[in-house]
Amino acid sequence: MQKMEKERKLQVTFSKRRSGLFKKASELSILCGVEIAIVVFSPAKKAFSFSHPSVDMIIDRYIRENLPSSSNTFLLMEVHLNVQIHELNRQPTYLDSQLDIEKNISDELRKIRKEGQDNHWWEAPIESLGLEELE
Amino acid sequence: MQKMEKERKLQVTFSKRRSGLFKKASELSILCGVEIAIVVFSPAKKAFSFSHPSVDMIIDRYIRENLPSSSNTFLLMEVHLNVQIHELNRQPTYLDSQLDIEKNISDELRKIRKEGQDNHWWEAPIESLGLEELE
DNA sequence: AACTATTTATAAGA
DNA sequence: TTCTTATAAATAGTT
Repeated sequence: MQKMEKERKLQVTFSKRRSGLFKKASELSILCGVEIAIVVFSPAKKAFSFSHPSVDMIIDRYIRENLPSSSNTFLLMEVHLNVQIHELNRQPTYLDSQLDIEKNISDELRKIRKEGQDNHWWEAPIESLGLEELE
Repeated sequence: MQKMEKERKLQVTFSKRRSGLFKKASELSILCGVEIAIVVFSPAKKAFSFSHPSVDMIIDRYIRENLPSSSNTFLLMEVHLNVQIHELNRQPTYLDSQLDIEKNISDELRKIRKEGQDNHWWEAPIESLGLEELE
């Protein structure tokens, strides 16, 4: 199997196979009740995505579960916080779940601040590059 | 189409369809020469992924191209920086590309700092929740 | 966008 | 988990 060379044919194939792929992903998600995200960039560089529930939620979960102890933890947890905050703003008026999310967020904030102090992460992205002289 | 109920059958179906889906994604990527990432959580909550080139690179590109002007820009750009830094560390010794990446990183840092000052983003995630009293 | 010959995926059973 | 196979679905080429 190789990359197709004829531009016109390639675009049609991409379009057909992308919809086939997204259909399969939808079936997998429904049939098995699982969360999934697909992001694909077309030959014309446009981003297409399929996801359940949302690409952001999947990215957030993926980041939390796959990179919890790296030196990037602070930044990744910040992204996680943002998703939760966004979720909070998106909620109608279900007070209980809002309180749950706020509870989670305050817990996360405490952890981030504690770990930031313990490990001096706050400056890490800059210092690790030796770029201090740039400012 | 509905969620399958029998646990055993569901696991088998998930496994078969996941591999089918990843195969289709691989074919799409090769045939059309495009970048793609799939992240899916199994019924047992385990994360599986397929991607070309890497999930992190796709997330980075997706974030950069889809959310450039949201209030989360600072945090997302930090993730972007992290991917570039990681890429820098991963490089063998191709000096030219290292210099390119460092150039990009310093440009990004300047933008982030400028925008952070202009828009007061640094405190936003905390203040927007009214959680100041927690510390 | 629609048709169809062919290839591929998959559910069920072993 | 892997293999088999009957059936269903995807898709390349064409109009």
